Amino acid sequence: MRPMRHVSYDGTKGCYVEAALDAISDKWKGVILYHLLDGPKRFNQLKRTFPELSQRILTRQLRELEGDGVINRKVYPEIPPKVEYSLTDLGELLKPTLESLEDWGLKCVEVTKRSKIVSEKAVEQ
Amino acid sequence: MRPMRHVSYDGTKGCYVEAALDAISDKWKGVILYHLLDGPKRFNQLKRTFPELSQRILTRQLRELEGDGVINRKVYPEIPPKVEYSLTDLGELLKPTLESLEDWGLKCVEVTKRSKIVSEKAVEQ
DNA sequence: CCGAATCCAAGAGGATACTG
DNA sequence: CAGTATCCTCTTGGATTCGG
Repeated sequence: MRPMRHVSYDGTKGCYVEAALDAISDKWKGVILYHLLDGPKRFNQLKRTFPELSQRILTRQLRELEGDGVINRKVYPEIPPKVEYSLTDLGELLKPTLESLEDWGLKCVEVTKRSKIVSEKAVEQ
Repeated sequence: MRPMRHVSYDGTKGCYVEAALDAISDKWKGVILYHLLDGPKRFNQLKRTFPELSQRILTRQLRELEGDGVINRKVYPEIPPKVEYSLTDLGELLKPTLESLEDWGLKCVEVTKRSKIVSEKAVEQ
């Protein structure tokens, strides 16, 4: 399990920002959550969505999200097995936050791209 | 420099969420940014704010944020040296996002705390 | 005061193979 | 189908020391 970064979140300024990032900022968690906003997804469905993501890591990220109360893991006792992941209430509350991150991420990419073009032009001269 | 996690952010669903998290999700960046919302801060001011944060790491996080166009680094040619960090326009745009993260972080901590109490009560019985 | 340089430990992510 | 189990690499964060 991912270690707690601090003993507790004590109300210090900005510490809840940290708590939030702790829960959602691992390499794949953001995108996983984003995809779950659509509705529940099966394990293999997620796996196919991110071909570069190994099965082991996907499992771990999902378990951590479950441990943080952000997603639910529902096992259907069938053969072959079926496991469905969905957002908890807490997870649903993330929607506006994720959208806000998405908006800003877009701007961020645009700015980076622009400055890259500028520096390339500078090289040309 | 922190490696790009993907070759490019190509508009794939949720990828801008990832771009945003890439830029702000390192261990201390969230809180650093949060503190800069107040206004510019000197290096040592930030250092004192986070006593557990080593100088080396603080420097690196600040440089990465600068590289991503989120903060400005202004050096005053004085003795002793003075360096001030402030948000760029892009950084200022983060404000609602950080507040959203903070809101959700608070809820997250509450939920975790509650479930911890519940499980402790279960142990008592 | 604001770093850079060096060295270190831990862990996160990943490739691959196996299983109920 | 949905995972474990190993093993490996590379990145991160951190302590410490030195420098302009």
